[in-house]
Amino acid sequence: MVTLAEVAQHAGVSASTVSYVLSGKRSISVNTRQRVERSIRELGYHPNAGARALASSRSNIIALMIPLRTDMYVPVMMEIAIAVATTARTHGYDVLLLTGEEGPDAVRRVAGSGLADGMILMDVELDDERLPLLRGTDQPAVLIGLPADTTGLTCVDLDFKATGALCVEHLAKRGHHDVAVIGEAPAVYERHTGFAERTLDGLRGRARELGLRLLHRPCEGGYDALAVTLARILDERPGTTGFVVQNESAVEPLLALLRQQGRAVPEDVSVVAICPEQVAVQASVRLTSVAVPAQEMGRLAVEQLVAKLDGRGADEVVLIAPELTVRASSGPAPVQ
Amino acid sequence: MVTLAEVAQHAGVSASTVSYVLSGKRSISVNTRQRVERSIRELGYHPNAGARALASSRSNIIALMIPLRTDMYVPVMMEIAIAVATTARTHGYDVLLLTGEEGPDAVRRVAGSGLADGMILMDVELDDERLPLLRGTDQPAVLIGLPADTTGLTCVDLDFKATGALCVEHLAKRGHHDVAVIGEAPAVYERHTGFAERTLDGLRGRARELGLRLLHRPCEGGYDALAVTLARILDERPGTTGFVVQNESAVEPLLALLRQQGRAVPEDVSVVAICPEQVAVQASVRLTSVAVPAQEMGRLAVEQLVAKLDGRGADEVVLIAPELTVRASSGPAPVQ
DNA sequence: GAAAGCTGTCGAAGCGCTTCGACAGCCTAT
DNA sequence: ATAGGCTGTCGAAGCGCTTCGACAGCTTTC
Repeated sequence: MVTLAEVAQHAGVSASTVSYVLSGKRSISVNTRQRVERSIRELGYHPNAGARALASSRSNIIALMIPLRTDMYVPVMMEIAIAVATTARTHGYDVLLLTGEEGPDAVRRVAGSGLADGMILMDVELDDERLPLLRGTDQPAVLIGLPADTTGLTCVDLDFKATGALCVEHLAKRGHHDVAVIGEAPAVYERHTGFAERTLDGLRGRARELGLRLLHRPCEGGYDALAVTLARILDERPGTTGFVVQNESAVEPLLALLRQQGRAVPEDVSVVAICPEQVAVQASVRLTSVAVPAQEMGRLAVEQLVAKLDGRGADEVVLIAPELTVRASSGPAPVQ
Repeated sequence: MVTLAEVAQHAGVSASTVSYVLSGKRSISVNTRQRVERSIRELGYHPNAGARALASSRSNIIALMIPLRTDMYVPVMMEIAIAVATTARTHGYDVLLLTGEEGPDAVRRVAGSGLADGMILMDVELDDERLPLLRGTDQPAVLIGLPADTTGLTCVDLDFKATGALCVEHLAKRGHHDVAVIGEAPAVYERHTGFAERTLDGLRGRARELGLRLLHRPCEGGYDALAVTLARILDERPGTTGFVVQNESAVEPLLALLRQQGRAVPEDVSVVAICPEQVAVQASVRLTSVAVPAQEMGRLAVEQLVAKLDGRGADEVVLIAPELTVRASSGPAPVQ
């Protein structure tokens, strides 16, 4: 393994000079810099991560805690994770992958050992048990998702409340009065995941304002579960003509069942989905949808965290404004 | 931050003693051990990762390179990644997430900097450009997937060749003569991804032996792409009654289109999928399938790597035997 | 032309841990 | 009784880097 000292010797300078060439923290003459850089190249030098971390108390690593759960749409998680990893690299950080399994202890371990300079938490619950720990250490962190109390925290999320409102508005404009919401699996609500409840807030709030009737039903996803859920909905509210779906694995089953029952989309019923673009576009009927901007969430989270690590930027809640894209699953707006 | 020295002082022993209590590399009297452990707990001590890595030249980190691509089924990747992360933890390792973006340079960087003790590579191509680098450094590594030349490498994978053979056998037993294979996106074949080609080998080989006619068509997935692919297949081979699908995003579209065309599954045509269990079970017709054992692959990869890092275990190709589960999408075996 | 200020470089200390050799104290075998 | 072996502990060296203060040699300023 080539060391700094060897590079220094090869270039005929002191070790500290090489270090300053690398970090750019002091000015170095062009001549010296070039000689050092050449030596680095010729010897194939890579700074030792451990030594660096020890001397500078900076690991240049960001920890990303992803949930273990399989009851939520995995591709979104994956997309966020990949966006986090690639964005982190552009800022000189690597990403350490922590699974929820270890629980809150992971926060303690990572903060205590200096393994990572900061962390990004996904799948935040309204009253997340990791938050007290986070507030306790001065570990810089960014949450993807919104807990109930955001004081002293930096959060990034889609504005799910506005998303809910937007969906209802869209259906209202198209003249629907009875709207059903097919939600995430019951477990998601039971553990009070922020985004699910906030969406519901938005949906209900605007429905009330616009005088729509709203029926919300959690759903496991898959054909069998959806069949049961849909039957119950139509039983209770036979006049339902608008659907909001916030559960990617219920999308295709819903379309299939509606078709099977002779309810044409969008002629008889309209469907609005809250899902990644890809799902909306690849569905059997191209879906009017509010996209979950997974990539942007990952990117923003890293940028907030890096700002904190650089001493810039403060605690802040960053909400991404939802955008609804009209596609084939909802009828044209009636002429005003 | 609490240090080893502080723990030592608190417990009234020397720093090296504390270190030996932690590592267990020398025998320590019960009395001393307990005193030290108590001090550790009371002070809330966590060893500093950087210092440890520097002194021991072991980071206790495994690097996992995942592909950036979105042309393959992401949940499988995610499941592997999670299995890797959780298994790694049980062996005392953390996982560093590298995306393919950085390319082969990532191998150099990680190996050179001592950031990770070893690496796991996913999405291996038959002639992967990372392999020469890997062979060049003595970085311990495990591949998930099989390259063309496996000498000097440790690989873990589902036996895709046997998988292909198994699917053909199943369809042959049910009396099908004309079988169509709906494969991964063309790009997957173009970049010579091992698993896709090996599956094809297995399918073709056994088809030849059993005298079946086989038609293979790559497919992007999604409804539109599948409609085109299916039309071409039925145009070229109208008598096709057996399908093998190796592309999760083509599964549901295929079932929907067959239904729409009045071809009943399994009465008229049989479908066998190569996909994760969950997809097979959640499909609109429960699919006869060979499961892609993502979790087991992740787990095995870590175990192979840890064995290498411990000086146990040698280079080896570990193939997981495929298992075909009969469900509703293929007819009953004819009475012999 | 002396004081003050830059610029570029160096030496040395030290980050927190692991690990090697040393050794005190004790037990066993002769 | 003595040599030889264990066992448990300690001190010190050192892992490869960053960073602080020092300073030599310039240039600028009054």
